[in-house]
Amino acid sequence: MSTLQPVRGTHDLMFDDIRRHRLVQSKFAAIAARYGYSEIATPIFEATEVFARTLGDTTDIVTKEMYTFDTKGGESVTLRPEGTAGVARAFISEGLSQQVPLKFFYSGPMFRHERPQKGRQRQFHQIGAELLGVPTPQGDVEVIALADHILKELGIAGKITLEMNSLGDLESRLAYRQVLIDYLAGYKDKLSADSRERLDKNPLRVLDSKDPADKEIVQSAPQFPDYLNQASQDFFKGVQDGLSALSIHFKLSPALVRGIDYYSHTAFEFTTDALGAQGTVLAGGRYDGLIKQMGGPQTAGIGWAAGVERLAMLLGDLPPQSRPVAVIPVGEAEDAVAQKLVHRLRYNGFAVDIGYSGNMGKRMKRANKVNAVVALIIGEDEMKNGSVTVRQLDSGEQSTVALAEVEARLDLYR
RNA sequence: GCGGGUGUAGCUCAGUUGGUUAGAGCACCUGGUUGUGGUCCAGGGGGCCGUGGGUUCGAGUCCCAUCACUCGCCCCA
Repeated sequence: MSTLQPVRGTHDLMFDDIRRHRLVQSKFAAIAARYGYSEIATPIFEATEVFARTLGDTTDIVTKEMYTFDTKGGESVTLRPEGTAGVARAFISEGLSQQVPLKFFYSGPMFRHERPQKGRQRQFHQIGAELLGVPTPQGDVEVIALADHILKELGIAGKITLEMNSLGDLESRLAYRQVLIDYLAGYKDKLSADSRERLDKNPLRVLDSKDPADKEIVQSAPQFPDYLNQASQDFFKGVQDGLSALSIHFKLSPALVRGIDYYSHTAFEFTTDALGAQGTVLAGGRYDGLIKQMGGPQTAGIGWAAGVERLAMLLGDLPPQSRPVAVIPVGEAEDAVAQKLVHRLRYNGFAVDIGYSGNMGKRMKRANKVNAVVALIIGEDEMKNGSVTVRQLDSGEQSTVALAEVEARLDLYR
């Protein structure tokens, strides 16, 4: 065991792990394209204020989870803890307000300084989608449909439930917030220590406390849906009707709230019970106030992000990898011809493996190990005839083929 | 930041109430096979027993600390 380890909460991605990540990313890119979303790659670090101002001063992400550094020039920069703020910043920086509606998708690493556990790392990866400039429920419906689609495409939708809630517009949210604070204040002594703190920082969070005593108190608390004003109710109904029309099933969760301040109206989470404590696989919501809050023009927005590690853990077996062709020179005399053949086949579209050393037995062993479908054997006899021996590695059948006709013979494996 | 569990070979793990040269399977290397892989047989290389300290005649084993991993809390994707 080596003492050189990756930094806590970071991991090397290789072999099947990275194939799972790539599978998630490539399927997502393909589906997102069908919905008209184009890719955006914002910087992995931003000026600290991009996150600090937008996520809210009291959220855990800002108060204790950001990787923040001072540059040599004395600026404070932060490794991005999530994707939306960067996209919103780009929207403002690039002056995109004249081009709405805009649809972006992204994928890449995010960084949060949390205690690692199952499905949670300090460097992790997200895929996400953002729809800017669509203030109506159609936007919510499309964005959720995209999320639902990618989960289905990955074959994991059966393990996942969509939960939804409305946080209402600002007016509704402030009204409910006050009613909730008043109610909870009456139970202050009975609330858990965590929840007493939440009461000050983010009272809505008390609603989904896991503490049993808290749960009891919350049970008879005023319900968020009762405090939505007419406009907010209509909006939420529009989203629900739109999803129902597409046969996208969802569950209403009045306790579902958001840790990040810029959300309004629709909040949703796709969750699973297959991942232990980290059940949220994909989550998002509407953030109509964000861009204005960052100094841009009033612009509606809705989006989501999903944890690639979490999605990858739910994936079933990977599709089989394509099998290479192995070229095997019997001795040194055949090496040059073999190398030329390898090069030629690669240019003609075949995946080709050749061992770097060893006798024929070793090279056959290697061909087997890389799961080659056929071995092309070149020895003294083949050199004389200008041919190669083609051995099917599964059946052991072999035949002789003219060197010039190898591609035609192998066409099946290209 | 707080709690629980686990650290022995590249990997998965065994290792008796503390007792001599620390084991297995898989993987790897060599040979059986100098033009034929997978299966089989024989052999081989690999260990600061996470790290530091302590108890003891003697520690992989007991105690303390520390680090790492892991599960959970908080929070979140």
